[in-house]
Amino acid sequence: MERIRIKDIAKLAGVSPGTVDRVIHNRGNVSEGAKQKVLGVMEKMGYEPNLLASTLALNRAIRLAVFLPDPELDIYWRQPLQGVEKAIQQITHYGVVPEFYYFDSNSEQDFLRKGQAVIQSNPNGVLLAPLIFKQGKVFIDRCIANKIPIININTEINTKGVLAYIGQDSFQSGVLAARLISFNLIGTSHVLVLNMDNKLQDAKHLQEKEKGFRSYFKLNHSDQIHIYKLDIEDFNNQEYIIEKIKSLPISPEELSGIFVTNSRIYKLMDCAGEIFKPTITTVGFDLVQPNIDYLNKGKISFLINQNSVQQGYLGIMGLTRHLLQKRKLEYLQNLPLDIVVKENINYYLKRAHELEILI
Amino acid sequence: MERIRIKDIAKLAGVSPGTVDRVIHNRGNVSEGAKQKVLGVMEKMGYEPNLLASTLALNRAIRLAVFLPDPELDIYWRQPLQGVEKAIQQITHYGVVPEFYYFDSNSEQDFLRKGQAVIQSNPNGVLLAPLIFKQGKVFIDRCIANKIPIININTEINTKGVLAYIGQDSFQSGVLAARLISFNLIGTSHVLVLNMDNKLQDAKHLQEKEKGFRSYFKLNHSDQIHIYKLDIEDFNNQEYIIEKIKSLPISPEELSGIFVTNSRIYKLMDCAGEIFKPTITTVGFDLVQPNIDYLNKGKISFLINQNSVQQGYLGIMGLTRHLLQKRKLEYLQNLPLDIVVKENINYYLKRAHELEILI
DNA sequence: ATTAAAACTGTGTGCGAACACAGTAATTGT
DNA sequence: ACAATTACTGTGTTCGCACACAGTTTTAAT
Repeated sequence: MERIRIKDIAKLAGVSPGTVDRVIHNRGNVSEGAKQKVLGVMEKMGYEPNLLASTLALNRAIRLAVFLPDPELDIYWRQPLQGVEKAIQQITHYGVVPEFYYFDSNSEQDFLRKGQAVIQSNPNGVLLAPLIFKQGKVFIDRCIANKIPIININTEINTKGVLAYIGQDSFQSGVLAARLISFNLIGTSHVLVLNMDNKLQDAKHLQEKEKGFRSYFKLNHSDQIHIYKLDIEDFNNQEYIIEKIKSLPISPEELSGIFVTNSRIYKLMDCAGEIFKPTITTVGFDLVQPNIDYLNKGKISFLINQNSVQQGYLGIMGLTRHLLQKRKLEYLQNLPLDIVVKENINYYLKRAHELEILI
Repeated sequence: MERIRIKDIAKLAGVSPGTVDRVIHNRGNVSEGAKQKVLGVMEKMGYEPNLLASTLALNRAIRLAVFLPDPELDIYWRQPLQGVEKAIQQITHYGVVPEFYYFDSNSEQDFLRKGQAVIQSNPNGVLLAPLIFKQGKVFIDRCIANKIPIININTEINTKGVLAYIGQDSFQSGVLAARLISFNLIGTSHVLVLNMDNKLQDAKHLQEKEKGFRSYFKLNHSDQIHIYKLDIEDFNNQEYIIEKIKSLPISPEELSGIFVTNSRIYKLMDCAGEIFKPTITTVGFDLVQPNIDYLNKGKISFLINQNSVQQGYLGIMGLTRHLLQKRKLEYLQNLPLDIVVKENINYYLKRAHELEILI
């Protein structure tokens, strides 16, 4: 069962390869009769273009703008970038070239300015983490107006025209965190939710996590669990963090669990690791280095892996696939919520290999 | 920074493209001087062959033999096959064609006969799950003698010449299982290890899991935990299973945890789901359908995901990469030990999408 | 010194698809 | 009826690489 080529279709339809090509690419200048004959044969024979020959002949570059927060300002963003690098490594064959643009997620100004630069470079596609909702939406709309395909990671802004969102189900990750903490709860217990971010009113996904967390306890141990919540915007101020915790209506030793809704649980451990009871269950997100260290030391009980490396990897792959082939992508691509403990963390850290395998 | 081609190297080295080609493929008939000049230029310019043009020009088929246990006899093997299909789907462009051979893992005869057929077809590579140790070794050696590259999944047989083993760290998965059960242990407790397989003396990886399980408790709650162990070869005989469990020195209600060392925990639940106390922690392996159902019903507490779909996927990708490019593979590729609970299982089931993205 | 063989090197064609361009047929206008 | 458009169709070159084959130089043999 040999693969069918344009040449074969041409022969079967009684036309020249050039005509078949014109039909395939809707380039016009084909009589209705010829067109129908060609389409008929293509359908019957199940023609699949040879991607290799096609990209070779096209001989073009695919420029992808990678528009993410500056990894120098928040180490979290190193991970998606690592995934981007891996993906690029595997598809340079197809002429894919990345162009990196980093923004300061605390400065709308900066975001807009860099966004301007992205659009001006007129890339073939954009990978975006739209952390800043309002300006993010403006940028996305401008991309769509310029027919630049766009994939979002990490944070969802569901606007028509966005190819895909790759990230996690924030609500469900909160549910999972609650379940993990509940292993250790007996009778009346106190648990704390900690949001640590600059602009909490914008951080919709953190709010979702909190909602998920609360909903689990509403369904399961509702009467015995007391949930406290602290919002800390100035998370680099250690004295402030401690002060906030001590201002809770209960003492820190009474807490049975803490849920930090993003990757900054290490900021808490840096200053307040010793003020809780030893058997407390602590849950945070992401395999960034300081978190890994605290997990191995037993100070963090669970980390939920947001698969941020994969987000970058899949984002690039998705864009490439869209540009190279015609198939539609699935809009929502929720990545698994990996439960990481001391006993299985090594395999997640090594997972880079898994990605490296692909062609 | 344009990509450098054979033609460019030829010009820079002052020879013809044909000579460069001969150097690249070690085809001989090149003077030492020319060879050194070409190698020098290649090194300096960092030549990377264009994989697309190369495979297009070669115009050959890569036949990969997929030699696994019959999925009709054990549903577990559907998963690796699913991964194989996904992989093939993505790389038919490169001329990769699978040839499937299934064996009955209870019949050495059958394995040898099918193995004979595999070798006779003289494939370009083999994906193998060497469940039967002795005959597996014989088959592997024969492949190596015929210079057929081979990748093992699921079970490791570490022989020189095998390209890679893709699977899990059995010992560590036992450690993890123990940790999961330990969440629920207070004071003196009884836990059970259950091995359910046909030929337990051959099933080295199940023994490893048990060892890992025991080692955790040796290090952590050694004096308070009593570990019982049952080997059940006739796992389709429900009365036999119940009888065995009732013959333990303690009653089933006293068990705080059960660890089934492979995917057959559903066989236990099918017949003995009701004889344990409601708060028991049960740990098994793999997201096969009956296990998924019991997890959602709350009868199974944790499943450790062996990533068997990935094993098939990565096996095919690894073979292809070896045959298409020259880079060496890493021999040991341990997949993550995913902790799966009711609250995060959906994302693992949907992970097929993750794979589908790639080119 | 001359031929034969061996060692080396360059050119040309094909892989399948994309597109430019040349070429032919049908249609319009005068 | 004949030129001038327009509509359609086929051929040829290119992408980068692999390999066959022809062509050239060097070495060995007589």
